[in-house]
Amino acid sequence: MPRAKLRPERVFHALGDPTRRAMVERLSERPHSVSALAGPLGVTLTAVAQHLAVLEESGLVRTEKIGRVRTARLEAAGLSTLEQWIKQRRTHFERQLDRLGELLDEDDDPLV
Amino acid sequence: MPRAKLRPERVFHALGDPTRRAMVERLSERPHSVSALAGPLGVTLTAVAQHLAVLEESGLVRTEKIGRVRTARLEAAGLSTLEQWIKQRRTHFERQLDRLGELLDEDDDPLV
DNA sequence: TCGATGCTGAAGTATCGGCTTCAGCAATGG
DNA sequence: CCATTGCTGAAGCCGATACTTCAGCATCGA
Repeated sequence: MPRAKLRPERVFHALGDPTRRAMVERLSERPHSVSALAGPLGVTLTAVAQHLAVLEESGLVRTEKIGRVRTARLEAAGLSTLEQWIKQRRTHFERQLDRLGELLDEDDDPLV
Repeated sequence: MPRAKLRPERVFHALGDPTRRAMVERLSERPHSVSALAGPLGVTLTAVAQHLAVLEESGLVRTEKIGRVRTARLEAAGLSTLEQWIKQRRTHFERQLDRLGELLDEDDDPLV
C-alpha cells in the first residue's frame, strides 16, 4: 500500500463512522491486530478489515502485515490534517467577528 | 430549538458529508440564509434545511428565523469539541511513543 | 505434519442518508 | 391586496455503505 492522500475530505468521512472512531481511539493508545480490534467491537474480522482499509486511505492509520498478523497503528499526520482544517475555519470565523466589531465601533460617529 | 449536545459523535458525523462541510466553510466566513447557502451548492432549499438540522444538532451551527428568513451562523463551541477530541487522541498517542522510547532506552543496560 | 489461528476476497443483504418533488404557509413589498 | 420570496413538512427514491456469511489460504506452534 503506497502512502495515502491526507485530504480532510477523506479524514472526516473516515471518522464519521462510530465504529471507525472507536477503532481510532483504541489505536491512539497502542497498535492492535485486526482480531484485537474486532473483539470489543462485536463485529467480524472482515468488517474490521474493511474499516481499516478506509482508515488507511484517509491517512489516519498505517497497517503492516507480519506473518499472518496485520498490525494497525495510528498515523499522527492524519490528526494534523484535521487540526489544520479546524484552524482555518476558526481563523475565518474570528475575522468575521473582527469585522463585526469594527462595524459596531462606527457607532461612535455622530449619526446626525 | 434548544441548545445542542456537543458530542464529538455528532460533530464528526455532521462533517462527514461533503455538502455539510462546504456549508460550514461558507458559514465560517459569514452567516448565510438558507437560500444563500443553497445557491452555490446546486441543491434544493429542502436539502439545505435538512443539512442545517443535522449541523444544528451537532452544535456546529446555530440558526435563527427572523420573518421568513432563517439565518445560520457558525458556533465556535462545535469546533472546540472537535479540537478536544483530537487533542486527547494525540495525547494518548504520544504517551504511546514515550513508552516505546523508554523501552528502547533500556537497551543501555548491559545485555550480558 | 496437522490443527488452530489470523486474515482475506467475493458476494449478498439491509439499513441509512442525501436528495428530490410537491403542496402548503407566512412574510414581504409594490 | 396580490404576487413574489423564503422556507417547511411529508413522502418517496435510490445509491452508498456497514455488515454478514462462506470459502479459502498462509502461518504458526505443538
